[in-house]
Amino acid sequence: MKIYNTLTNKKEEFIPIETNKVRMYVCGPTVYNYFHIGNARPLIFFDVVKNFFEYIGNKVTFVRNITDIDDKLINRSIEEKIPVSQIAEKYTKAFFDDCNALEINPADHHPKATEYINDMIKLIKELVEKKFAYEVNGDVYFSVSKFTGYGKLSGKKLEDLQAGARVEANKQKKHPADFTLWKRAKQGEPKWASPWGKGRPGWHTECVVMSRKLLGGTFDIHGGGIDLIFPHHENEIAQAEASKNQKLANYWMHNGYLNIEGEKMSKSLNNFFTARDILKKYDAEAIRFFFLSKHYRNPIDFNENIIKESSQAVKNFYNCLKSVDYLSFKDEKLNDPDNERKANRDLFLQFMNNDFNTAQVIALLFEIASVVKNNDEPLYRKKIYSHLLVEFGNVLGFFQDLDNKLSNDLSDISGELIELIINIRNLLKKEKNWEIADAIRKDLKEIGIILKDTPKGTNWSINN
RNA sequence: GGCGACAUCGCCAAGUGGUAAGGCAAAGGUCUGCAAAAUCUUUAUCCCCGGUUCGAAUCCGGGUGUCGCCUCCA
Repeated sequence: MKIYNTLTNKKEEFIPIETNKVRMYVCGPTVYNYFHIGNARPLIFFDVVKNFFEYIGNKVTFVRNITDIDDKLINRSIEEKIPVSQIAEKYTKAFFDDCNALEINPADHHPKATEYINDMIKLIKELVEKKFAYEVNGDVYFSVSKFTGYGKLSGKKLEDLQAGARVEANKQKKHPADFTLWKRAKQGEPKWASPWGKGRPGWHTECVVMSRKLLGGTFDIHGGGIDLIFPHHENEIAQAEASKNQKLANYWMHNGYLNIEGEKMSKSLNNFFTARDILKKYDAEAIRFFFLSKHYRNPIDFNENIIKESSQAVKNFYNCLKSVDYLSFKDEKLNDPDNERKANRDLFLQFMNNDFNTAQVIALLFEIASVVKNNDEPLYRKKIYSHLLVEFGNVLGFFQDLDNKLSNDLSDISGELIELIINIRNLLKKEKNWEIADAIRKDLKEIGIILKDTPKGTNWSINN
């Protein structure tokens, strides 16, 4: 398969370090606030990456860190007037709750920065000893000019950085691009003892330490948002290679940005949406569809209209599965005389193997669905295609709760009551008593139950 | 100032040299007591100009426009 590698700026054949094993690390949240709809993109995308690697037979080890110590948490703690540790706890829980609501599966490990302080100190010490870092008044900085490979991920040159740097107030630094490894604690801030006095580690160090600890010296994939390329990932590479002279990761994957109606999302523009808020109006699969219908590296524009369209598109998949009564043959073993399963799987693999072209897969899903919907198709074929729809959909993270979504989730007795009403209404229809029949349909609609008269009989569903 | 990305039907979006996937919306047909649903059908020559080629949305050059990074940020 091919993956676009930011490090080389091209699509490369993906070869894992160990056959059939994939080790990946994706930068997780800084838990100082609810995460926003833009944060959902890497969460959903790398969820799909993991599913796909497993689908093609790999054992995946997936790490997503939690940054639970950082300036932003400290600021938040002052705002909310509760200790930093409680801020971290509160928003870590919110993070997992929201992920769950978005039907994003947990990673295998969720290391917290504060649990790796000692290892970080060890790394910083090593860097200082090797002269890649220097201490000034209890702060420790990484010296970018000592590391010859600096800029190789982002394609930046040190001279250019200097030229374009906005006012850099910190006169302690030898070079404006030098970044903080250890920060001296101010009064009242959380602190840990270190050879340079009490303080806390900088953000860029934690990912190096935790990824190596959990995944080994060099691992396969390091991912995150495109904005992390510089400086975060650049700085990770610098620390890793300066300390061990060994690549941190072989493939660097970055997802594109999310804009709101063409503009960057920001609090000052008042176009800031938390995932939590969006989920109140639209369901997880609509959001997932929205993201996956565009290639992950391109920027994506968010607005309500698009989510509504996505929502409709997902609904059509469900209608399609309902129309064939999917649950009734879900586990059936089917003959496939024309080997259509293989043909479609080949297509699916071809699209996914091409740097995760989920947009193309979604088109395939619709083509498969059109076979399922077509009443001229023989039943066995409709069944095979239904299975394929669910199989591929699952890899993209759709249809995770089919049993519930496809059955009308009312208690048995309520369901029977509705059937009873439908039967009475059908008698009225037989007598051409349209007035009362329509009134029943209208009244049921008002309490959220939709009746549809089809040639095969009357169907009902719950309107959400 | 430096670096980079993108520009395809009303909207969203694939396609990276061989003659424009798919979704949403819209229109028309079928079905139907009506409604809804379902289903069928229809709709683009790819921002502009020039070049390479038998052949370009796809490659090259020059414009124009939009956006991002260079500061915490997915």
